[in-house]
Amino acid sequence: MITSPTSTTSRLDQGMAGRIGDTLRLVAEALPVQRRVLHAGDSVYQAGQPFKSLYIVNSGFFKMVNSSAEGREQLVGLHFRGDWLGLDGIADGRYACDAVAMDTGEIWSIRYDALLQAASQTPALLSMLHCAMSREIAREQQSVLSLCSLPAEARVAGFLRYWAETLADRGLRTDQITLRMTRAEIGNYLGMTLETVSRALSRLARGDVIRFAEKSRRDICIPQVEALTRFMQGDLGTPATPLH
Amino acid sequence: MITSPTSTTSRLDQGMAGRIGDTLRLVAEALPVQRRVLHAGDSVYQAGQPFKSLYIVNSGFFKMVNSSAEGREQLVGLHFRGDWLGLDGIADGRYACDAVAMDTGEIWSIRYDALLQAASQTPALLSMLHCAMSREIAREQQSVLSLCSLPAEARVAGFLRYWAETLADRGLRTDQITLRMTRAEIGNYLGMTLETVSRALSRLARGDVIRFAEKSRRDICIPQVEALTRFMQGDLGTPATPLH
DNA sequence: CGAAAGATTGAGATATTTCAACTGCGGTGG
DNA sequence: CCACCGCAGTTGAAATATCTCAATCTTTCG
Repeated sequence: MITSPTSTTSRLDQGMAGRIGDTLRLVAEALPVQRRVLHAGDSVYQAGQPFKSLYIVNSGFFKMVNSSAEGREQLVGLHFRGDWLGLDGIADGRYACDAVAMDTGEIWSIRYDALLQAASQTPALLSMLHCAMSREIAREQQSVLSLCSLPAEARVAGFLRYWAETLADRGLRTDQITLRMTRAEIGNYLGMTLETVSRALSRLARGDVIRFAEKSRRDICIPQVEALTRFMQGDLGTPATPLH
Repeated sequence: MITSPTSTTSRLDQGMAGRIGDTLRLVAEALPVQRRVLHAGDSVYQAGQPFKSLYIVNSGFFKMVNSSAEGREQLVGLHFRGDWLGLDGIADGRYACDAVAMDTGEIWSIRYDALLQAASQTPALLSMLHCAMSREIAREQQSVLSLCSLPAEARVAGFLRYWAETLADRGLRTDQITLRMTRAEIGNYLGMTLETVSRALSRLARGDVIRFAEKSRRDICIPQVEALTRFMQGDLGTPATPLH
């Protein structure tokens, strides 16, 4: 996933891809980093464990699963190369979610106390941490917006766009993406059933907004990302109450 | 709202109420703080404005409104005494939402650069900032969980419980709460229509989980918070797809 | 007091879920 | 090698939660 070279994305995206690379480089040279390779299903940490370290995704991708007391499992976030994990654990000293690998990948772990100490020498480290947290907050706000105000099909379109943007940010090609998630996982993340996800994808394909690859209906071709955006708006949804 | 003395809440809550007071005190003495009084409808800052400062709620309460490009307005967060605002602006240098007062209240503003500088002298400041961001992330994860996995009525119950806990954390009484929001605002926040909110509240009242005050149906009496929790579970909802 | 905004409630419309049948695919073991 | 099983996905039809629309009532405020 991370091995692919830069591609059809515009030169502007280099900024983002560059930032991610710089982050990893800076962390690696300013701090003692412990690297660990995980396989699909392995967990980086589990909800409730005492918080000591933050983690950075070097490769692969990861899901954050919040298991409520009553046993329901909710996928509350996805994380890719350059993303930080475990930020939700700082506040009360325990991680709030399970972080689980969805594919083979490498995780770097950094002790939080070591990070703070190093940050006093290298302010850029602190800056990066704050940006990561801030981005996470803004991203989750987007999730809430989408969950509250878009009908199911538009949420699926938004999800695909999000995935494509994520790849673009990392300098990867976005015209052909491979969702490494089952329909059930996508549905769980988007607050709908797997059947609804399936139907939404089928309709997007019928409308030629996306196309399925020959084999494996997890490979999705997105000729133009703007088509997804247009679709989300065209599906003019106002299910949530307008504010005034 | 903030003036009420400690009350029926247990001694354990003092920790949280104390933390909030300590936070405000520490910030005030370690930093140049600019105080501003706002009235209902006034905005602390608006989406898109260049990020320079963070804000702390000293009194009153505030909503974060994310206005999507297409003009839909979504309430993505509520903030009370001791909460930090503007954290979503750090990452890309602009605030992502409007922050709007829902009542008369006082906001403290702190320049981000000044905060970072002061933090190098006073590590506790940094700690507080990180806790605030981490708490915000964890809180939003809860929102997503609730939106995805609970039916409407349970979300309303969860909302009331959240509000009660927020008051408890601040050392205020929780048996009698005043929602300073219209049904439309609550519905917008919870991803449902105002009618559904109204019906849910009516049913909660009919089931004696809550009680309305004599006048003003915004004053709600919550005899026991656990009843809300029990109700949320009893309303055993699994609308979102189970993960496996 | 009267107007405007907020809230409640009912009944029909609709999006999404649920349940069920069917397909394709990959592995596994006889 | 093939039969078989289980998992992922698709699709249809019925069930249901929520929304929409509309009427009515209450509260607030100038």
